[in-house]
Amino acid sequence: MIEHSQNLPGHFPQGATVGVLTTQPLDRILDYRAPEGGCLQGAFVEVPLGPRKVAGVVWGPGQGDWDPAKLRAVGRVLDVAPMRDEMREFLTRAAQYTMTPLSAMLRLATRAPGFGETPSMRKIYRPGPGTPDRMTPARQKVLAVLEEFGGLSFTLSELAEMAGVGPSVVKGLLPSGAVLEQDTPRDLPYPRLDPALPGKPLTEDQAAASAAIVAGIAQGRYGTTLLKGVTGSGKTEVYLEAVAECLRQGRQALVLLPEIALTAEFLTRVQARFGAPPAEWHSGVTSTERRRCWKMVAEGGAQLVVGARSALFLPYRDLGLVVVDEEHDTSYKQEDGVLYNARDMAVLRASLNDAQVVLASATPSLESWANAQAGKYRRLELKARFGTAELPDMRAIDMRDQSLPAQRWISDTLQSEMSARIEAGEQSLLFINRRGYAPVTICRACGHQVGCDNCDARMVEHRFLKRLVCHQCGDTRPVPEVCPACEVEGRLAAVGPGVERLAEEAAALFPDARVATLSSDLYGSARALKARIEAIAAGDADIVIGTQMVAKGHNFPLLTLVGVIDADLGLQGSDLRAAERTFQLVRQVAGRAGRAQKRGVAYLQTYQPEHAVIRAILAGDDEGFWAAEAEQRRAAGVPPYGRMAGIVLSATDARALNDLGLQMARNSEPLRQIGAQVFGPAPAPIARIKARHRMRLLVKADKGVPLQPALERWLAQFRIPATIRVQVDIDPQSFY
DNA sequence: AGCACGCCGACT
DNA sequence: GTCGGCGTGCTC
Repeated sequence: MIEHSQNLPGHFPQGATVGVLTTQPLDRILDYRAPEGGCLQGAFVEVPLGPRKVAGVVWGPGQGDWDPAKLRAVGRVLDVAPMRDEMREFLTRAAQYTMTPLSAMLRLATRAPGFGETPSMRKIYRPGPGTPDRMTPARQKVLAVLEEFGGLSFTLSELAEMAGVGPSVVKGLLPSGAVLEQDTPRDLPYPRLDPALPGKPLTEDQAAASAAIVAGIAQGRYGTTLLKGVTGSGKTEVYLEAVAECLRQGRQALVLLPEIALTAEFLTRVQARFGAPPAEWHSGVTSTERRRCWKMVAEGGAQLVVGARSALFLPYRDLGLVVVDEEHDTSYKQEDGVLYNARDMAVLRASLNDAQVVLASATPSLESWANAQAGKYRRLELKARFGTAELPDMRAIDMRDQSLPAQRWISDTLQSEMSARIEAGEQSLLFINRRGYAPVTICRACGHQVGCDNCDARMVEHRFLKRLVCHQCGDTRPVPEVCPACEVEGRLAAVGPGVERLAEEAAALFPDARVATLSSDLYGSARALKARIEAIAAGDADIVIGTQMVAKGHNFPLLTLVGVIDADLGLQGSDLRAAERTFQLVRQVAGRAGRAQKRGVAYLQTYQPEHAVIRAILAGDDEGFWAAEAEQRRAAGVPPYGRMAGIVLSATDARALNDLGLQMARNSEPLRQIGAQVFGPAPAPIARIKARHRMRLLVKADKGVPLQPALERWLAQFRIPATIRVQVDIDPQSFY
């Protein structure tokens, strides 16, 4: 009864027991019977589970440890290409590394609504050879539109609207054959990109850098390149040449960007270089378009994807290159159903696909810098800035010498520099990494600081919204008149600066200047924000006040002065990455200045100008900074020279939480066996989120020890009640 | 994740 | 007496 076709490797004949991984959070593979016609390993299927039907993937042969009488059959095989072996391997390895259930990884990989449905058809209309029996003005208009856009076809509503007629006019042209109606699949391939179109002329070191990466792609092997270059040095041009080579090889490429706001500009660059825009994948893409993207990536109808970190989990047919732009950006490590670092997962995925990785940054993460030092990554550096502009002058303003009155944050030095810029018709940027108006609201009567009821965080006043906002849980409330603690009226005061307050100060100092505030929460949509940024870049402001987001790759050609209001933010505290963060941020903001012809100046307002980080920035000494920082981390045995994991326990019951935390700390034998230490339990950095208490334990181990298996054994010892949630964070970004 | 089962307070 | 709270457990 076994037929030839069923002898293919990876094919399970009808009735065979197969293991199916579902998207349900079961953390275990379930046995089913292969359906009529059998199924392939990796096939996307729909299986019955209890009273429901759920999506899953045929992961391999069944375990056979389930009562055969209770086995149910796979419902149907979905109409998509089976998951490739390397994708299953990627999900498995990523699940092991991040210590998340495989089903959660599968959910990441199937985030396209209706991906398994048979593609529905839609009707399109195009010009035909016939002539209408009778010509009317309305019919004339329809035919004129079709003639004007000869090669294109339209949906009924598109065509009717463009011709300015009703849909019935178009329908009326069908019988004569003047207009043809055709069925086409809804999910169409993306327009072909042409790598043969000429790119921008490259400078000598751009050409050298791109040649090295192109050679790696031509070999079709795995390799990671750290592409370091200051803002404006042409990193994008360089990696677009790598994309071009990848396309020539007939393989797919992926470009990851840390922020949706950056995609629009990138789309334009791709269009200019390859003659058509790439496929887009991020949270702002419609569900129809997501499905199209998912399917076309699987079928090869998408050559280049630009997107957010979750684009790593698309079903590429043949991925040859992954670019991680702004690789140091902390938003690559996030909770997304699964807590993973997209930069690390990009390297894992590429290594399983024999693909190249390009990590691009002006200020690489210490991890990547260390990997390059260790010879694991190739390192390429772009030194010359594109055009004539150079790096800005960087100067410190010693705030101890500036007798600044209370509630003022712009020093006299900075103020006079700003005046000069306004007179010269140039732009100034003030950078402060605090959203809102004031970070703290304090009662001058009793000293109470207004905090969030749900969380542990202080409420931040947003004058623009006329509310207090919790930046942790997003809860808001009106600004109170009366102190919530002592009930005294009218003594609540805003303390400290946020962007909104800085904008107010700037407006007061320069009443005639146009002040623009750029903060992510002031704009309803990414589109509105982008429009504002473009207007500002075109000269529609004299003073720009911004948070972290201005540090993310936007071009302001008229900008010649950057003032960092508080360069010390992040230097204090015990966060091990604080110095690195400050260095990257300040470097990047300073990189805004003087992109065009004029050389810019960056001022850092600081109370500790002698601090190593500030000095390294002022001296422009990147290598000195990284070497010193690396030495400190090595001495402390922390990442990247040691391994860490955070375990966050959360529950509404604080007592049970504390008990479990203590129990876990006391019974750490499996961790001690690999020489790891446990710290805590301590209140988590955010000790309360939405009425859930949070405790954190930290595990520290030597580099190279099998940390995850030891953590598994350790955690398996405890019976964890369903009311307590345990979240493991491998390689936590911040730990204090 | 859903959805059922199951054991304790305020309603017809 | 029952409706319904959501704690616990199961799904091949």
